[in-house]
Amino acid sequence: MPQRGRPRGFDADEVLERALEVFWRYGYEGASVNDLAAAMGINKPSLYAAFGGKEELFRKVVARYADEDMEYARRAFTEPTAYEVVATLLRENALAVTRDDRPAGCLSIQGGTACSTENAPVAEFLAASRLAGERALADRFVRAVADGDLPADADPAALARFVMSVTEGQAIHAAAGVSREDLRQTAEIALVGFAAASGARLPEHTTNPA
Amino acid sequence: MPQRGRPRGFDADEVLERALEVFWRYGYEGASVNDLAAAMGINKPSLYAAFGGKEELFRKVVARYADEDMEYARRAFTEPTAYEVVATLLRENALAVTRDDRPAGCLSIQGGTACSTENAPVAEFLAASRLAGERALADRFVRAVADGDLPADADPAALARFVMSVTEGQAIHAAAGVSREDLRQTAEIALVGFAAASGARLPEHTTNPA
DNA sequence: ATAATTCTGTACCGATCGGTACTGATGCTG
DNA sequence: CAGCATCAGTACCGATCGGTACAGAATTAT
Repeated sequence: MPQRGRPRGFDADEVLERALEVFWRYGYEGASVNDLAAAMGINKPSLYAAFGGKEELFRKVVARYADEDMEYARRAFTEPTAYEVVATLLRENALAVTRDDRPAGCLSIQGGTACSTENAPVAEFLAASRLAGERALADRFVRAVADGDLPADADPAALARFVMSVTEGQAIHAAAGVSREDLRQTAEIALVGFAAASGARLPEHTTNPA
Repeated sequence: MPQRGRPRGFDADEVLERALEVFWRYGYEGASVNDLAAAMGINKPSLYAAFGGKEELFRKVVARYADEDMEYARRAFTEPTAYEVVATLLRENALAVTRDDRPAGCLSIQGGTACSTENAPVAEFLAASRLAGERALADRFVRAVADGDLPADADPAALARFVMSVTEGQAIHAAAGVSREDLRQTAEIALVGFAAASGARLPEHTTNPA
């Protein structure tokens, strides 16, 4: 028996997408439940019935964000060398924080870096998510050391911290209105810096044959 | 006639300092006027009489913050070369965002990167302040090009953007609980990166004479 | 049909938001 | 001392906050 009673009049995924945009633009505390329900095109009781409450809704939104908007990061990790991982990460991040179908910046930061006491768990949750991403990057660098495209004395955690710091700075800049081209420039500078500071093996200059 | 009527029972500078801490820790929207007045040790009507309102209070707090907590940045600008300016800036920033007599991070970011519609001016004001600092750094780099400690083809604006991005990343990291030592590591990596990407003239290795 | 179930929509809850009217207390000036 | 100016403190304002009670509508199961 697949369903009993009146079926809901909206698609949960679709309205989550609307909520994502509102949280992203206004932050967790800056987005009121009324705002959210209005943007989602549903009534508040439907919101509470379907998603549980403001914080639960936000966590579902963040999960969706991680699945979709952060896919580029997981893709970057599959690049063959540390240098290329970082290059992809920084360049794709410059694009991700300046998409014209999304608010500027990234949800993880716009969502809220500081919150009132009662919402402190939200800020902590976001911070923990970012640090988890950083740990994943550090793990990727550990493999890079094993692969030999990072020197044996490289510090994976420190390098990951540096790269993530730059992506966070890009996000802050984007939210301040800095252009995609300017962020791309930051990515290139940081990439040269990463190569120099890490001693990463650079991709071979495939000077066009023939 | 220096003063008429009842003198106020608090020191404006002193209570501003308390307000600074509250805004810093909870963000603009996360700090309620009740919280602020309580932390300042005054009543709400006194707050409004002395400072005008929540937003005006915040702007006065930010001005105080710029005067005191950002003094290290102005000091960094007086270093003789671009490399040393950046070295001081990044290292001092690692300290500034992890002071144990201050909330973690920096007010400019913790204050609010995203706000509800009605408080959007606050986020814009903070973003503009950060970009003004970046412009000042770019100007310092222009002078560095003239001084010859940055190459003639260096891009001052792009380099300044990179450096500020790292400091913002440091602030975000600090707010997430990352340690001072780890941020110092980020500073050193970014500094090596800056030197490599900019072609900055390095300070002479003053190998101890005698 | 009728009961059971689940959603929608209105209308509301107490609490808190930023902000203020007003009464008294406290000072300086004549 | 009288009179005035300013501050402190209580008590309150309308609006909005996150969250919900309840009644009616829509669907499946019997």
